[in-house]
Amino acid sequence: MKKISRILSITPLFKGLSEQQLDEISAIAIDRLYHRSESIFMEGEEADGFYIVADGQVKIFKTSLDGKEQILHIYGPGNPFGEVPVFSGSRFPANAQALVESRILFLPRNAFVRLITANPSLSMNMLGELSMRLRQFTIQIENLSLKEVPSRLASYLTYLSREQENPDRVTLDISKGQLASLLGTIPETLSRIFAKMSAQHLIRVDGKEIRLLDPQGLEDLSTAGKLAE
Amino acid sequence: MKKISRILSITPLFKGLSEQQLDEISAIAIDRLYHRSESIFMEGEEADGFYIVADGQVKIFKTSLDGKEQILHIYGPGNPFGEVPVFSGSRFPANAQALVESRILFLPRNAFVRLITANPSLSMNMLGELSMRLRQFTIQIENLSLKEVPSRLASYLTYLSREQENPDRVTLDISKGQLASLLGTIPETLSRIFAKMSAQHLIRVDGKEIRLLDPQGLEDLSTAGKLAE
DNA sequence: AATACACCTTGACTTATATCAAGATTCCAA
DNA sequence: TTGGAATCTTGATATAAGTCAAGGTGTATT
Repeated sequence: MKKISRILSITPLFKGLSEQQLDEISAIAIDRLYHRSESIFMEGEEADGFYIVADGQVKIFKTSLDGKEQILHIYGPGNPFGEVPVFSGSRFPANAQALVESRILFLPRNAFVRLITANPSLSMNMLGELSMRLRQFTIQIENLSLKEVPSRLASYLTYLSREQENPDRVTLDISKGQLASLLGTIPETLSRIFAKMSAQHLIRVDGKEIRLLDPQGLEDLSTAGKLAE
Repeated sequence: MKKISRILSITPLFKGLSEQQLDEISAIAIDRLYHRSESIFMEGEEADGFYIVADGQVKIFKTSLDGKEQILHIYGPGNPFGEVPVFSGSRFPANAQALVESRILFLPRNAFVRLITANPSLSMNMLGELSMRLRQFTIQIENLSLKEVPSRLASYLTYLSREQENPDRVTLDISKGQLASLLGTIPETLSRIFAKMSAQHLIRVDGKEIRLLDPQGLEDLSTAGKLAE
């Protein structure tokens, strides 16, 4: 079991903090284990702190009354989440749930605000973090409203391929059902589009392994085009 | 013509700053007029500062290759915009355009970063501002992906009615075409839905004046239901 | 007052995607 | 290894919303 200060030290949010400051945070951080599909917090709940993924995978999502869910983010080790209510109001704007067995640190609000007030470099880190998220949301809204599902999928595959530094092969890190929700659609539709893209030799799907047969074609599809019949 | 420091003093972002600090910002702020539908910045442009609406109305939006636009925000007096690249990278993630003749202040990046570093209360204000936006985006994504257009419109009308503090009458502050884009649809669709909602005595539309005949019905529609035929 | 232009509305049609339903496959635990 | 439950796929159908096209309304401007 890694020590808390070790985890904090590799979190970008805390880059540039002194040993002593990290120890100070470690002292107030609460360490918890969540099992697969356990809820971490729910929309509307009173929030008095935020979280950092130490190990595992967490999804942040919204649900409609009839149970359809839209995933907003998937977070892994080092990613903070639930910080919004620390600075604006006291309630979580969405739900969080562990996707796999996960170790999560909880940082109480007051202690953190004290720290950020005293430490300009930490507040700049935090501003950078929030700005990055705004940027990602901007992209997600563009995707949801301006593009059709095949384009969104193509965007995602292209993004993953960059992320995994492999131009012609990609490994899905979440289930296809979860991917559907992340792309703002349902499993049936995603499945059909996988089939169509395979038929056109854009990709080849083998479980969670996806071969990108035509990276350029995917790129084109993601910015402009429609998928031919 | 109002003095710059006057405008800054009513901007929530600068709440709690001393006279002297406000003067310091005023000194570096650049004052500009934009006429109706003039572009302020474009997606991908190099950014070395951010803006504050002194007077008028600005839209922030994304455009697809075929010209369809999705409005992300509409901002009025006192609202800052374009701050994301100040803290994360140097390029604007979307476009900004004046909707009407507008007076806009430009705050250069370096001077602002210096100020924020020196001033914990300003950095807390800024963190609050960015968190508010993340919250709004969360709602917008939920709307776009989980709800149909009638529900989104009902949400918007309910929101406007709260905003304007009038439970049964609302005045649109933007054109219906722009509203369509804000709701992630097109003018034709919006028009039909206005007609349908009128036929069901939920609302009565007279130009930009909208009478809310059944506020509760609108509220229900916005959270759950479908619009009957 | 007349003209022009932007904005809005309505109609007929098409299309992407959701829904419902039934099988197939994969995965895991007993 | 086998049974059972998720997960994924495929098909038939329904529907919300987009597209294309035409006409209407309002408003600003000379």
